[in-house]
Amino acid sequence: MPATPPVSARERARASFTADLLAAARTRIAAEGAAELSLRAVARDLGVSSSAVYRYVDSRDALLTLLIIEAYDEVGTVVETAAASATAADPPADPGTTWLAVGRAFIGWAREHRHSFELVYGTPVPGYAAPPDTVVHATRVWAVLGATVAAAAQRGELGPAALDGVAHGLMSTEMIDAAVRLVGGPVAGPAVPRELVENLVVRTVPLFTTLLGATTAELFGHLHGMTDDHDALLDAVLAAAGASVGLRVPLGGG
Amino acid sequence: MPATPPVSARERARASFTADLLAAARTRIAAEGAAELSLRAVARDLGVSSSAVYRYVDSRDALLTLLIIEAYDEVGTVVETAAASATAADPPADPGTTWLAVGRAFIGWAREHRHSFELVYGTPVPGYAAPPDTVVHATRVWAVLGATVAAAAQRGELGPAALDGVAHGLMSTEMIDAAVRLVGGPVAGPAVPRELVENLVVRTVPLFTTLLGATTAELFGHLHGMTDDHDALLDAVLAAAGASVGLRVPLGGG
DNA sequence: CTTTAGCGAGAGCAATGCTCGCGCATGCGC
DNA sequence: GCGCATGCGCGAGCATTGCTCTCGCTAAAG
Repeated sequence: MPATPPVSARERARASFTADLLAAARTRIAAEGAAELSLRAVARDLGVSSSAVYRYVDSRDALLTLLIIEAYDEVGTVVETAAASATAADPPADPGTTWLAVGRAFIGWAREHRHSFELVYGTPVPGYAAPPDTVVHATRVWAVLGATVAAAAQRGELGPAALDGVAHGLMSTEMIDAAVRLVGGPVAGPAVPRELVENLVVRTVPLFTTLLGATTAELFGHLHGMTDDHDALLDAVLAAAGASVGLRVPLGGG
Repeated sequence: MPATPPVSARERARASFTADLLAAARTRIAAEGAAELSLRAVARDLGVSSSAVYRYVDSRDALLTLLIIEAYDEVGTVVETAAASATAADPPADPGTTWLAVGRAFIGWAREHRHSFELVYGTPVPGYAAPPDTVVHATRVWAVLGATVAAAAQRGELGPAALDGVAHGLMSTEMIDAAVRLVGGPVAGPAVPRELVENLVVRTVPLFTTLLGATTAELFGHLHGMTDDHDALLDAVLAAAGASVGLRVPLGGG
């Protein structure tokens, strides 16, 4: 049930081939990493000449960009699902537990899709700056983290944080606007004070950088030889970060 | 005053050329990034043929490894200096302030030497795992962080942390041994209980992952458009991390 | 039915990492 | 002081990459 009738046969063929192309590239990246991705190689995998690929994608970097967007959406879905099933549990998880679940899910995704993680959160590929089309997809993880902090605030469970003193006037107005839109949701409930929203936004930053830093350290070997139980160590890092922004993260005894 | 007499002229020439080679590679990396480093290009810069370079270095990756070690030592020196001048100030900085200074120095180094940061903390280059020769140099940053936490403990200024409950039995014995050696120092003072040392080691982990995550986020554009004052936001992240492991970080009115 | 637009293939260009064989010169052992 | 061996630099060459261009063919559009 396509929105527009089966369009032309050509367009269908084109879409189909593009999908195959992306799939092949994804496979090669999973096997060898983004830096090794060779357009000629995926062309060979597909049984077409290398020049034919250029009918469907502008350049190697453009192909990478497509895959970056895919990866952002993938991890976005993973953390959204983790957060959703935490809050949908019976009894619903408190925000601290949700944060822990989200963090574990993020790290788990990165472990399973190392090269996708590298693609989006690792060293940017040589020449290009992240195209603007990617930022929308990148925000999904941020949104989940922000929602968790906001939920804690709403339940009155948010403790004080070391950053409270400097949070005011820190974020750009655009950022706060975006956050207000998220918190307010589609319905216009009682207005949430901007200062509170800003404070919540600032609190999500350490959560994000912790996710990024912990996962990078884990995957890139900076924790090598330090422990036999990486999961437990990462849990400790997550717990510390959660506590630092006022979440109560239950560790150990469960 | 060489330790061994001027050795042979050949050896001196070899050492000299190797130094030139590294310098040229360093320059090119600073200009274009590690991924773009071309052996042929540095050969051209040096006015020799590309094949001549292979007399001095096994491969492109081996050259990268040499530069990785240099970069580790560079950042190690930077953070050591920052910590030293903080504690040497009058009055000496408390551990929380030292941590802030160390964090700022780390981020500052990364900003000034973006490509060096990418080299050591970014996505590992394609095929190879970090050669064991690099780990010794990598520990210097860890040592500074650990010493800061240890100093706070010694002064009785270390607050409780969310990870206290799970810290025991977390780290490998080798890791704790290494830390004991560091804390004990060259002289054999009163024995520090291993459990305390382990707790201190676990506390340095969030500090390191915060450094890594905050710097990665900053340099790789994940904080884009969120604030106009990146320094202040990063300070907030550092403060949160410090507080989460029991350091008192004075921010704002400081 | 004719024209036009899309598409695939192959050759080709400028690079890359790395190997190999050739000569030259330097320095060590005799 | 001399001769051989070793170190060294060079150029050619191979396989690979991203990307461009031209040539036909085929299928859609008018």
